[in-house]
Amino acid sequence: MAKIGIRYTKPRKLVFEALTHFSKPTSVAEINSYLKNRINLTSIYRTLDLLKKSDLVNVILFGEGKKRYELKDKDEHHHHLVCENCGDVKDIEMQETNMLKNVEEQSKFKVLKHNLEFFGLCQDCQ
Amino acid sequence: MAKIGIRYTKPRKLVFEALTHFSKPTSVAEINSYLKNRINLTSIYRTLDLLKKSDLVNVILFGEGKKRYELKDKDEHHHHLVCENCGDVKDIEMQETNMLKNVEEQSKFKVLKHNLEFFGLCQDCQ
DNA sequence: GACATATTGCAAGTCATTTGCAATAATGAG
DNA sequence: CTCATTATTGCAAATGACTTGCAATATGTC
Ligand SMILES: [Mn+2]
Ligand SMILES: [Mn+2]
Ligand SMILES: [Zn+2]
Ligand SMILES: [Zn+2]
Repeated sequence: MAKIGIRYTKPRKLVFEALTHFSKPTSVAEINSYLKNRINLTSIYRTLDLLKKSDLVNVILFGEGKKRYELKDKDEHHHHLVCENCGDVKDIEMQETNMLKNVEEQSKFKVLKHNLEFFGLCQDCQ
Repeated sequence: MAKIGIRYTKPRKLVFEALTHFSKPTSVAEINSYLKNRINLTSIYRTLDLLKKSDLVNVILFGEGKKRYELKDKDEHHHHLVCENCGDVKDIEMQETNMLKNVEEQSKFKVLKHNLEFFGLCQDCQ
């Protein structure tokens, strides 16, 4: 964390630990209850903003009316599949350069980013 | 509106009119200010919920922390491109059956729906 | 036109997130 | 190591999007 020029504090250690623990898109409320009031809710928000600005987390939206955060460690850019029955989340990687090229040609926009999330039923819940 | 078995009331007329007027994904606040307090905010929310249940509008999420609604009139299923500079929104249709099939094979999920929105710069803003 | 009840407006409530500010703690100069 | 500087925290209050309870009102029906 030193490398991004900020202080290595208890809240930052803890939020990082929580995100590592969950290792999937996690809400602020989940992080907070995992940390059992060891740090303030506001600090969780502020730390997540910082991690986002430092490009260490992805912000994921499943349309629940709240944000989810995921550590940007291992993989490359990817998307998710959410089981609407059990809530399980699975990472999914796909080849999307062709799609992006088509979109740019069709729209004349310069595409900078995109959100793509899938919803359905996992193998067990089908 | 009679065909969906509900009363044809002033708020419903007006929300429908507002959505027609904007003809792009529109927020509740936008609808409200367009209608200039001719109906209550709560009624806008309730009418939009009803239109959604009746499958007459799409709910669109651009990750701004609020929902946008779009009349489901003309086209088929489509996605959007949002200009991060001027806010312009363009509809985009694409062939996605292959992508969906790949996702299902790869994940073993049964895919029921998905969110896909693009962000970038429109032709003018590039 | 009158009735039954679907629908509305308003006030209050909820939930996620943000902000102001005084108290506290992480660094690093000495 | 000690202390000062100032980044960071906790707490309380504010905000914004939406939801809910309920009494007042309007719609479709007979
Ligand atoms: Mn992931
Ligand atoms: Mn559209
Ligand atoms: Zn499942
Ligand atoms: Zn533009």
